[in-house]
Amino acid sequence: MSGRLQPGEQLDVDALCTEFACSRTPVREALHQLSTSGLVQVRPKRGTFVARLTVRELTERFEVMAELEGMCAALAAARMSPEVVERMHRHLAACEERCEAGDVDGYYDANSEFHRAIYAGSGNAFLVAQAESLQGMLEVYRRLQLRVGDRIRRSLAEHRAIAQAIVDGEADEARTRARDHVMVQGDEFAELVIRLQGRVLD
Amino acid sequence: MSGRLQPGEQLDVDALCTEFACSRTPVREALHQLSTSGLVQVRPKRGTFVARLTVRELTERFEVMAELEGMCAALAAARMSPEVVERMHRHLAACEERCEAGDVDGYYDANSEFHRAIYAGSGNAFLVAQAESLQGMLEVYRRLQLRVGDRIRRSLAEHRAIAQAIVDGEADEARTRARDHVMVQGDEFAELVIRLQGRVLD
DNA sequence: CCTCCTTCTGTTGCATGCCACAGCAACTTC
DNA sequence: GAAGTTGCTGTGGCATGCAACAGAAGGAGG
Repeated sequence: MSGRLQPGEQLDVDALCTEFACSRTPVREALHQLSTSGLVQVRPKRGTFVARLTVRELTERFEVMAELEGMCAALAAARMSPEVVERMHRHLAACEERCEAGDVDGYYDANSEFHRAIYAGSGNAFLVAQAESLQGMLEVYRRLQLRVGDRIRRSLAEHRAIAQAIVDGEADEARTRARDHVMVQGDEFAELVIRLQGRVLD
Repeated sequence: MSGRLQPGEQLDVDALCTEFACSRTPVREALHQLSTSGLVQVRPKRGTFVARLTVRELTERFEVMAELEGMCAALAAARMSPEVVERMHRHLAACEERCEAGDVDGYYDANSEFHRAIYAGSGNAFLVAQAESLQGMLEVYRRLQLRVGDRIRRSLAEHRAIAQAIVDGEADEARTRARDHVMVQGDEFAELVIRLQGRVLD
């Protein structure tokens, strides 16, 4: 999730045992859990690798993420509580500050917190868990995406619109804006990947 | 998932070791996986139990399930393929047949296949996996729900409407109908539970 | 230079034993 | 009879060894 390991990189079990000072059992278990959450991929009899998603897999996940975020935003608008609004506005302000400062990584962290505030606003603990799990899977890619052109500035504008819709209690509006906000990231990211590689992976 | 074990029942690790003729390690791992998929709950230092969801937890899951099914239906309508339509109609016919025969369990199985056809119709493999995983968690409850009043007959009518909207390529209509179809089950189920217990769990 | 076969190595899955810890119950004490 | 204490037991987490298996690499033969 921090990006320290490259997608596709193989994870050496013994090295991990040494690094975390434990035996193979807990490492094995951890890798298994990471594989169900999608952060690593196990290629049977070949080893465990940092997940490298194809453009298609990535797009599919962004499509679901967009829907979940849209749902969170809609529910947050409908069930809005003062605490949630305060938390959301606080992180939105942090986003604006980091954007002004041109601090991409800082922006992403603030952005993350803003999104999490909206998840929490849904009042649905299961939905929150699902959204955060998927978010963990996409974090590396969403972070990368911010470095393209003036994406940060547009991202911020979209955040303001989403927050406004939630505060206004406009559920449908909030849903649409949150959904589009994520889908744009997904689409633009796919384009970025294709341009970088000069070809479509899938 | 078959209902053989009662919700809340404790799972005896040693008994499972005997039943499946293996040692504690694979049993332990299996229970761990089941716990992440939500079918069992681990109460630390007290043991592993068949998941017993509170009304709130159940409602939350139905809320997400409704959204995912709505999304599947909308995508299926937009990306409709002849194979998907054929598969959907085939299972819809099976539903009608089982409904006529008054075969509740048979109806549920056909119903399940109908829903899975719609998941597949979304063309989004990740979404399909998510939907089927959540469906596995709710299956016991959805099955129970069919035994209430004339729920089967109304369920069938809703299926017809969903299928029609998909065939017509009406994405929004399909989404709304699929979503409502699931939410009704969730709401009615919650009511059922409350009536049965005479009180609200949470 | 290519192909097939053999060997080797790393991954996987599992068995088993150990230890720490928390829940539970029985027992003691007041 | 109530509250605190102590010991037991089951759970949970981990170390370690073993065996099966498949991929990979290297060598032999064409």
